[in-house]
Amino acid sequence: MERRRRVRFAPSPTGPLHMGGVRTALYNYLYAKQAGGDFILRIEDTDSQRFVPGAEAYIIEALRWCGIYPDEGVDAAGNVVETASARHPHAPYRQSQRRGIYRKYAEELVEKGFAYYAFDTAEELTALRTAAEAEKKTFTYNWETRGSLKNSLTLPADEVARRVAEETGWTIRFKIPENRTVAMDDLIRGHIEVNSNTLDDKVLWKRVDELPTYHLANIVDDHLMEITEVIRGEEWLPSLPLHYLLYEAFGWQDTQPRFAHLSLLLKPDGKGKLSKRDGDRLGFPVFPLRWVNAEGEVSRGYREDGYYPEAFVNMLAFLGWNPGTEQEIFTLDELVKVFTLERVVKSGARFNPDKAKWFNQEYLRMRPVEKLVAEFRAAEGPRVAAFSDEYIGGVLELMRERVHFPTEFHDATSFFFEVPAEYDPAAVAKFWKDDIPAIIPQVRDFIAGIEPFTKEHVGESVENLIRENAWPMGKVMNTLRLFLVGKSVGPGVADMMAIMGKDEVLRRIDKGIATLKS
RNA sequence: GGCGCUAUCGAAUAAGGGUUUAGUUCGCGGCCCUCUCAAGGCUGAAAUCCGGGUUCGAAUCCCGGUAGCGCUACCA
Repeated sequence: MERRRRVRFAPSPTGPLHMGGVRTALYNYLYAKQAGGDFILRIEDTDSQRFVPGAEAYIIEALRWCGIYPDEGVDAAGNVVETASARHPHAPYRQSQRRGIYRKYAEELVEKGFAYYAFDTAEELTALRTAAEAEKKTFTYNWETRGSLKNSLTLPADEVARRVAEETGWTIRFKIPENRTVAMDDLIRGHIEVNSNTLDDKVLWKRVDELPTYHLANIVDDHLMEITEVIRGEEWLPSLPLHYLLYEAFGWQDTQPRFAHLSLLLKPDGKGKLSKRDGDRLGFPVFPLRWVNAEGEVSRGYREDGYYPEAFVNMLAFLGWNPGTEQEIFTLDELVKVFTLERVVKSGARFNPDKAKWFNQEYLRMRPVEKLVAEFRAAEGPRVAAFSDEYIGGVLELMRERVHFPTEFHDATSFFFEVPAEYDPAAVAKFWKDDIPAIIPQVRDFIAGIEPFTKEHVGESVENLIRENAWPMGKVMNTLRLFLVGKSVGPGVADMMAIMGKDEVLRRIDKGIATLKS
């Protein structure tokens, strides 16, 4: 029987989740949901040195904002499940709470001869590295050098026993076999082969915090949690041979997960991967949510910048994947239906902020007006409380074509809620001259007689009036806009008049005439 | 330096040996619409990294070079 598909997203709480991390989580989620399987969130906090308070909560909140809810690892409130239960037999999901289970696996490897205790101090190794560097070489702890270093392979048995019994001062390293071709398969990249001689004896158990390294904890947890596919970033590809060898050493090959390595997200310009700095420099968010670090440094977030989570997710899905059709707008559920690892692109994806804005604009346009109104009211508070839903809806409907983000509504629609306090001097100079001061009062009186005051009828009537009198269409219309908006840019004059209503329009025109006369 | 991955318009990508004068979207330019700004319609410029090979035929398969990226920690 085919195993139930189970994938995991396993971030390290060393800071806010980067949008590249969100993409990895998204692809894992899409894969799991399409297969009717489980998406697991596991917190890999085995790096006690780099742990950042709040990072875990940030990760969970970011995923929730995106609509990505783990089947395991987090409860309904967004907390990491800490104890095993019928529903979560694989708990806990935080590696720091699983520390008790890794030691025996590390020791098992030593007993079987696949790993060994190493007693070299960090200082000794650093010295070796700098010495090698001076000769333009790289020091590697491997089959060539381990015979002359301090470890359980070289030291007498009784001394090894004594040192290990002391409980501190040792690490466990994996003994990479000599001259073996490690043959691997990647769901995205295909077949890969590497000679084991190019690998080094990676530390599996750390002395400093008495915790397993990523490599050990990861393999053990993936095995214990019955993970079927590992979808992770490209930065892990170089350690894939080690992971294969680890599964082999444990004898877990039959249930070994399949691997898929995702390419990195690259910065919009220049070279290298997308970093926090690029966002600051080019003016776009790199993180899903706003983040303030310990130094008080603020990193903007997509959420706070006015992106809809649906647009953010849609944009992210298309960074390194495409459905093979020309459809670009997909909801999360639609993505679940069409996503395949086969269509994930192998090369790095350069992030394009313009395209991200475009996606948001598309979602803004599709959004039901009622939602727009409710959200606008929530954001504006008392300033717009006196206006009806119908009025606000009309305003937003008219303005949504001209903005990319709902956050832009505040400035873009202000004149609908407040009478212009001043008129753009450049526009005044351009339009308020020649016959215009004489014409506008006539137009004003004409408008006062228009009935019904609908967009179509108002537009047609005013245009006819101007044509019949052979007045300059542009100047008259722009002057009306100037009185309505305060500026010479904005929506169609008839559109605005219909929304504002006759009384308000006349008030504004009268005010304009009175102001400019003096 | 070593090892690995990757390589199509400015960006994201399509084309799975012939359907290709290499398509689409974003961006950029032009035109139309027009009372301004948008939006929309039409349209233009713009790419297969280089060199070999395989083949009747290569963007596509193979080899080499180059470039970019990643890894090369008791970080993940």
